[in-house]
Amino acid sequence: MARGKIQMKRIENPVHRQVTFCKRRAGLLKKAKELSVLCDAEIGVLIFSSHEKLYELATKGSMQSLIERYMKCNPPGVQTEHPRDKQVMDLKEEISMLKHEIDALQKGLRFTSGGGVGATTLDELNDLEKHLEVCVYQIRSTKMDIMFQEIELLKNKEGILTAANEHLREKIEEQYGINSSTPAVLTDIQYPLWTNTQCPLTIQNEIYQF
Amino acid sequence: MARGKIQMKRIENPVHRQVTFCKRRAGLLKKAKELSVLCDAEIGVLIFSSHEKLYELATKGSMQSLIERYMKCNPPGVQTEHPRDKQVMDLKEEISMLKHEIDALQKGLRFTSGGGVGATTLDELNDLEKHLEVCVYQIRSTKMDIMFQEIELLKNKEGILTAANEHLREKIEEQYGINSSTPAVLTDIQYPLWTNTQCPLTIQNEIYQF
DNA sequence: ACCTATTCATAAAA
DNA sequence: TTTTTATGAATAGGT
Repeated sequence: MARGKIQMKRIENPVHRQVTFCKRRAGLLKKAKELSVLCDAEIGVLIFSSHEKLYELATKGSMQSLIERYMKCNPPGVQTEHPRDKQVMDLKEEISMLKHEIDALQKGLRFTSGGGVGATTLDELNDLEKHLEVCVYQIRSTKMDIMFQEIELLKNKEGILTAANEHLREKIEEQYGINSSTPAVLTDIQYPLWTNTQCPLTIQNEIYQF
Repeated sequence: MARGKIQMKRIENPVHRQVTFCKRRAGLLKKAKELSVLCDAEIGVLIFSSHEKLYELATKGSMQSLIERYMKCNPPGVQTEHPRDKQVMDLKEEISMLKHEIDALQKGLRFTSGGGVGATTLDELNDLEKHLEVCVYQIRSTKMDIMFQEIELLKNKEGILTAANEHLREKIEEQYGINSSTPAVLTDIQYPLWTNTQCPLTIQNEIYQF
């Protein structure tokens, strides 16, 4: 807001981000206090920094009491009539199974895309980056293969249709020849045929833009 | 704050108070959203007006999950006596998150481990490509964070070494001054010192290329 | 809800 | 972090 406005997206420079976080956090908490005092409102603010650090503010009473009050106001939805204990047990069992499944999957993924959580050193990150770039390359290659196959298919179809058209055209001309009446008019008609240098190549050019 | 500042105490005129409440509440929530976006923080705001009406904001995830996270960070110990409803809600939410995680993992596995064998349609490949590019982007961001930290460390070391070198050089000059013999030769020696505008800045420039 | 004169918040730099 | 300074934002009081 000062000395040039900034884009509303994550600040990439970590130093700038940290400085901005400090300042704006202070500003936000100040504003919250002011609103509470001026308008006699009860306000709670929870802030988890990107480094998982917690900052909080509760005007009037504690954060605990505020949260309790929030829970009361919030209609938690219709899920009332049940032997609760059994329901809870079922849910916990489901969670256990899901966690097990995640473990299995993570073993397979350990080396591919850990979302950056697993790797912490520069070398590990570099390896990961290279691997992913290779994957992207392979994907693009596969995409190109698929599109080439489609093009070949289309070319074949085109050939067949061209031949069919040619055949039909000859038939028509033959008809007019037999009737011995002004055949020249029809032979000048432009049939909607592609030559081999038109549409398919246009598609190919688009592919090469990757 | 405009047209005369106001006292930081409850606004007695109820009309003024209501107007101010609306305006400042909007301002506060906007600021919270901005801080969350700019600094990648998870933020929750709870506002109870003086008439018990609830206004809330949760950037990223739900207020429920935020409160849960808060409970974990806050070790006030006894938080066991939940109304079952909340417990069930929590479990369901956890299940939802786990399922989501499994989805993500399965996608990652299909896309990366099979060398492109798993995905067969163009759309799948495009999705995969985008996903991997996001991963690479995140990795580069993390790399930058790490390198910035290293640079700060090196800068500190540099400062210390520069000071030490300076000190030693002066000592040497002093020595030659006392011995009153051809001191000029030694003072012309080039010591291997970096100035603040050399090596470190070169590294920084490379980082900014991401 | 919309207008401005002011005060406030804050981005960049130190 | 904190301070400083130049600017963009928020908003108090009116309409």
